[in-house]
Amino acid sequence: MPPDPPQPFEFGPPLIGALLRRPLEVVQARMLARLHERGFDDLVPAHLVIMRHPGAHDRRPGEIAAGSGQSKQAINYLLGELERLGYLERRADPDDRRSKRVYLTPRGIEVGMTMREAVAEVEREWAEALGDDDLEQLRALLRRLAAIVRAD
Amino acid sequence: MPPDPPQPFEFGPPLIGALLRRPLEVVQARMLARLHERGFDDLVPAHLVIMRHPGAHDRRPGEIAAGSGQSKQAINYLLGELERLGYLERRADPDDRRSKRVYLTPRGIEVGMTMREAVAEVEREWAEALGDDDLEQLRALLRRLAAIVRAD
DNA sequence: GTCATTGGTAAAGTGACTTGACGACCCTAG
DNA sequence: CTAGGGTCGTCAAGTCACTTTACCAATGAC
Repeated sequence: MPPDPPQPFEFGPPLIGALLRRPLEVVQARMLARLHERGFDDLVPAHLVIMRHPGAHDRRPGEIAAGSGQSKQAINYLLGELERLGYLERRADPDDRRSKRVYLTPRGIEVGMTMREAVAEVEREWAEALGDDDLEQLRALLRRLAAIVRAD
Repeated sequence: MPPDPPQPFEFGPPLIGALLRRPLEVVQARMLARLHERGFDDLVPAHLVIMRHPGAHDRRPGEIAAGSGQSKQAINYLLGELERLGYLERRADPDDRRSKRVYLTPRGIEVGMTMREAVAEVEREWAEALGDDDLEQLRALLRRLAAIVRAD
């Protein structure tokens, strides 16, 4: 039942969902770009789920799954790839013999640091455009929001 | 070359990437939940790329692709699904016979409005927790950021 | 001891993509 | 006008990041 002539429809101004989305995409694109240009060019966006903040180091696969909203199997698949690529290892957990723990290799740690550098770089650019004080204000508000949202 | 004992590694505090990510996930989860409970339960996260702000209405597939960072083929696949599900239609573009234009059906428009309601709902909750003024401050900063980032 | 629960994982299937190719159409140069 | 390079959407085939199902081993409550 197509409108004919088509009925007009406009979203209004962007709400907070759209406002959060674009900057995040910029950050993520920059992370991947820096990784690739520093030689970590076998990493794809899906891998960032594991490597990004707060990181997989010294955590159990199930914890990573719960924290990322993906299934244990999905995380396990990604961990397998990253292990094969030499970014991390899974070792037996001494405290629970069912379980394992993930440890980043030195190369994996480099990835984590590169990602933080990429984000810091974007932050500096934004600080330049917004002003240092306003960026700090933004960060402070987002930190408070993170605390609120953690409850979900 | 696993560290043994494993060398410690900690990300520091969350940078702006992580800070933006969580709230956005909350918004997106809420959108999908509201859609499903209002009967739009054939929509999956991938469809939101088309339905979300600024929407596909009266736009060409190629524009949507460019605006979303996905290939024309990927968008075309999603448009095909959404058309089959009755959320939109593709019609010939009178100005360019190579091209088409996407029009939301009334059902598709309902989806758009439901998504906006879901985001507005989250905004209200955050306003309650942060205070109206601080949420408005956050929105204002994000709007300025959106303008900066649009250049990319 | 038993038994439901919680750890990780293997295997098969799916679907949201990518890559490559295509015909239709537009648009400018000559 | 017409030749040809670029752009439009789309078809087809392949890939891979997942989901679903199922499992076994270890744990912990009783």
